Amino acid sequence: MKSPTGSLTELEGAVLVEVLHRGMTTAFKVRRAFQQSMSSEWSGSAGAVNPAIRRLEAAGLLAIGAPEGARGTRQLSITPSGEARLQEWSLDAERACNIGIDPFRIRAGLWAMLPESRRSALFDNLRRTTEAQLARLPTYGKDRDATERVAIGIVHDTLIMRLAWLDGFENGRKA
Amino acid sequence: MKSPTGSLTELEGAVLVEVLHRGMTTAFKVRRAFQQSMSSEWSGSAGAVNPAIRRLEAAGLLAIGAPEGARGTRQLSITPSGEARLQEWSLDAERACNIGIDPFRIRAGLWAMLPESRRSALFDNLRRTTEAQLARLPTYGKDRDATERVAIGIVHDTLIMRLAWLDGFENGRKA
DNA sequence: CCGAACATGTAACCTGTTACATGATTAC
DNA sequence: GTAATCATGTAACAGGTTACATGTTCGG
Repeated sequence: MKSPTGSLTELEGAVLVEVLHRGMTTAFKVRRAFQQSMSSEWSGSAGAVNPAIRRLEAAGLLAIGAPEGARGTRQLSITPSGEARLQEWSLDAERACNIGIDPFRIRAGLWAMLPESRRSALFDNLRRTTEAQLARLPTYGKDRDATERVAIGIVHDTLIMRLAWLDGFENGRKA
Repeated sequence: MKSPTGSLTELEGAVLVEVLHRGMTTAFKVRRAFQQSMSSEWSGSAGAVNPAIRRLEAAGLLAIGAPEGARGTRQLSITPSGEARLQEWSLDAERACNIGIDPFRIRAGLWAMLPESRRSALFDNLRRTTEAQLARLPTYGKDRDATERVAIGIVHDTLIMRLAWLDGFENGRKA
């Protein structure tokens, strides 16, 4: 269990964002936020989030309150040092501009090799799946504040881009 | 070292794509392709690629030739079974439509909280970084064939989307 | 001849996943 | 009361990273 003396992992950053954002939360709520997140980047498993929280505490970036109530709930809050580190993390343009792991893109080359009939069936399927995700967005963003909706907006843009790509491909753009 | 009886990991899929695509390659070339890839998804480290290749061979999806020449180069080729598995992997709409880990999106919420002056400085920086990536694309795609350029096209679209988002944000769209 | 690129491989480590164990509270 | 939700935690595992170790070939 190394304390994050180097730069924060994406999960650690996301945890700090969540805590900063909520002001006060619990480990459970952070996990649930990841579980319910539109993107299935992380499972929000206790086995990932709890160790990450302990690492952040060990590095002095997160304060963990004493267990309260019968459930032993522990309040999390970000420390000034944590805020500073988070900002530094967020301002790293090199990292922020990385093209992440995109399952859609990785597979797209293979789709292009499919015979027309199979491809158009698949593309219909992909369109339906994407539109279902789009339809979920308003509900999902409902009780989030403006800051969180910024990220949701990018998810929205990404889904729209995928739909446009699917349409554009079939209209022979391809290049 | 489990053989991939379950579904392929993204890396395993990407390795098979690379081998299918090149017809014949070596582990070294696969690694280099990942290292040079526009997206820094994977480091292309020997410690990841070699075990993945062995897993794929153990599962009968990849054939590894005997060491040839003084360098002991081993030719890789995809088996019919591997092609079938790869297709199955690529047609999984649920997985393909996942919103991946996007460092840009994860940070965007924080950027929105920055004071105007700091934000506009950062956004300039992000624009420059993104435009530099865009500028690299033609060179990068030069000696790739049409199929590979499909994925490059999506990288292109993603970068354009980010630029549009940066501009749109500063023009007060924000929602 | 030396350094860069080609080529493979292993060991130690970090981090995330699944799957479980435990218990309290709330809603029906 | 019992099922769902809240709340925390650990153990075993899988997969990727860094960092090495080893040797070949080619260009200057």
